[in-house]
Amino acid sequence: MSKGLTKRSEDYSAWYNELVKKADLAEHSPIKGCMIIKPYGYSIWEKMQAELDRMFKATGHSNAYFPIFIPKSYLSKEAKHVEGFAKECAVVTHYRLKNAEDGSGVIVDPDAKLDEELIVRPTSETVIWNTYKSWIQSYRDLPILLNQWANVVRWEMRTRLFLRTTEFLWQEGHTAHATRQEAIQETEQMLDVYADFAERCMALPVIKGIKTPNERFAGAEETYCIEALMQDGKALQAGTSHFLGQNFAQAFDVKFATKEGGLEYVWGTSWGVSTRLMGALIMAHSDDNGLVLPPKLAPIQVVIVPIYRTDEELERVSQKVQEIKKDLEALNISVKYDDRDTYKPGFKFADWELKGVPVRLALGARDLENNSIEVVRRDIERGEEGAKQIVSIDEVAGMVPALLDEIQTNIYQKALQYRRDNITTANSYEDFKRILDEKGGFVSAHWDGTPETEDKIKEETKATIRCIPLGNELEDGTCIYSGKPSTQRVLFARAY
RNA sequence: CGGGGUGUAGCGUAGCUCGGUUAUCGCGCCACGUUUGGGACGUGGAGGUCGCAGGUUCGAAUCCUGCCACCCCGACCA
Repeated sequence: MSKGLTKRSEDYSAWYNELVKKADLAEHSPIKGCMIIKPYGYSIWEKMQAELDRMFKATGHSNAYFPIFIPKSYLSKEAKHVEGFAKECAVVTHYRLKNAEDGSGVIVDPDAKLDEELIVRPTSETVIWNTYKSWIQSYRDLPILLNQWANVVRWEMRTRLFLRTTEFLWQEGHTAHATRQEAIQETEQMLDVYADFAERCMALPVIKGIKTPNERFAGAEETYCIEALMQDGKALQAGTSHFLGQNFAQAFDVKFATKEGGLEYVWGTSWGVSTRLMGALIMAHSDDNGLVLPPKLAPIQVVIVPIYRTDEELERVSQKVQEIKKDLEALNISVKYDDRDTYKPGFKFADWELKGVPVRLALGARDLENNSIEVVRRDIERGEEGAKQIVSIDEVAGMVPALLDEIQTNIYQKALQYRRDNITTANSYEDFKRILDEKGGFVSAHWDGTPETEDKIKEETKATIRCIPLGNELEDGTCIYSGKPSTQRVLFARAY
């Protein structure tokens, strides 16, 4: 491992790529656009999964699993859906290989062509609604509240580790309801779940909003989203929740008998977050020394580094460390004792800093004499006031839970302050462009509500409407681009 | 798919214009010793189809042709 990261101020994108690799989160695979998620990175994802899964269950959902392959004909049943995804689908055409006649290796066996080609799922609405058709006959079969943890494939042209990969991991919730109202409530409820998760666990402040028709999910009637702001001033869509209306029910002919004896189409929702959240987590908090993880998602919350010269000293230090470790574990804190004798303390400090461990304890022979221990918090940058403190060994375990809470709160507050400072109001197209170029972040501006204006602005500035914030205040104004009347401001940004 | 760029050890690179013995350097790796409170040092060592395939030549990392891969910029996107 080479020393140091590119500084964020020098090249943000290089900083991100280096950090992902050096912190052992993920690396490129031999397949273009696909990634290998390494154990340390995957364990963060597992912590996200565990909490989200708990929250889904707490809101009445169950997990299920649907196939990775979707018959080609299914995808085309919902017109907008196929239009949205057709351009990025991987297709399975054959089911067998054979040795080439000329001995040059294996080739696709032309005799093994599939009658109907299969799509590798880019999302599962179609196969799931096809199934719901057989599961739903009566209002008594509703609602159906399912989630699945899965991988999906979207053949993107340009990829970046975690942020946009050809294959990615996610969860997709798919629910079916008897009424429009209930489906909308579900959509909004899951958006709240996502926002709560982002803010409480990831320490990532998000704006809840509604997408414009241009940015809406292919096949949805309304797309809700949570939008976050990264440290380079670009926005990132962190999660989406879709009100599908009756679109998929109509496409797959899913009807139910009402209590009153009528026959109606079922109302649907779908919602998802992906490994992209890893990208958000990295870009929201980390600094030039490496990853900064919120304690609630850190695979290792406390690392202990021993400092010693002789085996005898190591023995004495280790004994004390084991006691502290036991005390911390009794408080449900995950602790790593880094007693590798192949690295020096300085290296370990830098290494765990790079990996974002929230709290580091260092214990040496000198400490044993003074009954003291060094406590270092990762959320305050190395060398700055408050990053390091010396406390009594007897008190250290007891103070860690509060310290972890404080770190969690602190990084959330820092991110929140940054976002507050980077939502800027623009009242003219000139201001709008200047803010985007000089400052970045969200720009709050009036828009005439037409896709044409949105497209033009995107074309000229690369900024898109991230969302119309929920609970947005109505305010009369004029569109910054067309000068036509507008009733509210929307949030624009350049985005990932 | 358009425009630009790069392929040399695990990683980062020098050499290429103007062909010439054993392909340079740093990091990392291995061994031994000294070290250990912020990324240790010394000595020794291992590691290469110079992206691939042809061609020119006594001789190719270097020149020529073709191909491939990756990166950046655009069109597309969770």
